[in-house]
Amino acid sequence: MFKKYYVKDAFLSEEGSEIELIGWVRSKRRHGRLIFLDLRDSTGVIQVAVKQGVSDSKSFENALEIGLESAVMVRGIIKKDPRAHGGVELHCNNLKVLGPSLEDFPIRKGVGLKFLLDNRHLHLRSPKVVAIMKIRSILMDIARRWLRDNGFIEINCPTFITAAVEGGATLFNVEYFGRKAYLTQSVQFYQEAAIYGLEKVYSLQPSFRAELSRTRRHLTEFWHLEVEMAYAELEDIMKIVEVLVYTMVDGLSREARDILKVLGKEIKSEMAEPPYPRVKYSEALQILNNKGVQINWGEDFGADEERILSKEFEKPFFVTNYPKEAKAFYHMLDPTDPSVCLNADLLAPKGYGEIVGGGQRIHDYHLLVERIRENGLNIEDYKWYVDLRRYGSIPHSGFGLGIERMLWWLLELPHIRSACLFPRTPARVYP
RNA sequence: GCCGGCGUAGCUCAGCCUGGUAGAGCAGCGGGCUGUUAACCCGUUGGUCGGUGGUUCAAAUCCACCCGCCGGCGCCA
Repeated sequence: MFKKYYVKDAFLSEEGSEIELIGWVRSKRRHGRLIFLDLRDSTGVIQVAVKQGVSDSKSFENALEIGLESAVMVRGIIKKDPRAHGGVELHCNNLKVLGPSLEDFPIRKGVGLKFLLDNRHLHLRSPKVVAIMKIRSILMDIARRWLRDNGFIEINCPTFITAAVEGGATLFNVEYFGRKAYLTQSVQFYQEAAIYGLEKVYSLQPSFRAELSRTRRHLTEFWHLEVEMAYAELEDIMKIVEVLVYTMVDGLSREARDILKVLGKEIKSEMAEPPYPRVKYSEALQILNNKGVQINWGEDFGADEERILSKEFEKPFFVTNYPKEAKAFYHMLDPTDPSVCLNADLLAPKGYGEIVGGGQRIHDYHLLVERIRENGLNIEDYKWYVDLRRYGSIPHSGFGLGIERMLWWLLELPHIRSACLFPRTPARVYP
């Protein structure tokens, strides 16, 4: 069974030409001896008119009996008709049922959120979900292309690990042949090892967080684009983030224009055009204090603070130089002010919050050991990581970007799980 | 983990405050319709009211505990 025409081809066909489409019946409207079918495939939806007397009697009977989401093959004539959505419809001569729906299709207009998530395996047929997944694919492709074109090597790192990156208790425990293992929450440490062979690396793979975060911007499993670069200092990595994020947004604005229409969205490259505003933690604190927010130096910004801050900007913006107490042990300290890190978070505007986190890493052996101790962590847990600083250690920097966070922001999705085919949240591991 | 909301027909919800043993729309089923777009019109089926215990002559309704889901916080991408 070779599929010669897709729905999108049908819209481009000459009026009067005969074509054969294969797809699924999205909806059906009966008018006695006239039946309208909306035929869906991966490229779009077209109205099919099945008229008694025009199509053969067996085909009309088939159209009468099939349930929604049945797979059918329809042969007919392309007609322009302003009454059909898109201005084109297929006048059916012959309709064959390839795979009938055995029961009524559960997804209908008006069903609720929980029902859709419980039936995600069926819901993903909807044109909107399809559009988001196509955009997601393009977004990842653009990022990979840019990184490859700029000399970065894609590496794949393990998912099973033995020690936390952050030192927190946010990892999923896994039984590993009688030993304790965890699911990775970042491949950063492995990338830091890899730069000594490959210098510029990136990974695009899932990260796992065992936090019971019940918010519209958290997943327990998300796709993490991580980049690590030898010799790079904070300034260098911020430039990379700026160009990469802009490239991704600009690429979508051009490559996904038609698909975005399905969602009623438009992405303009100007919304992410560099340079991005840069705010030091202490400056951000000043802005917040001026707005009447009670927050002391040293405290991390909460979601409320981030939201207030992000309303000050139209474009993504960096917040840098956090107090070392608010960040993980591996962050390089600012030589001009050792109370703060050489770190940079990129926050999306309009309250969408953090989409990138990164900065310069400690490359000095003694300083790293000291920082691990200061954080009350066990040096044994970070043995091989510390070992990297023993042999030809050099300054290096990196960052992580949340793919779903970025889609959530760019598509203004109501919840980050809409950016996933099968989202994983604290309450959901099925389907 | 903390705070708030919700759980009633296959689906979406009303009823709960003010206790008297359950209702609408959609879907389904039967019939009609040659221009619909969530088609429409007529008829019709469908429920251990999340669970357990308590108060009461009587509980979907009041009380307690538990479970599930949704959102906010903390945490982060």
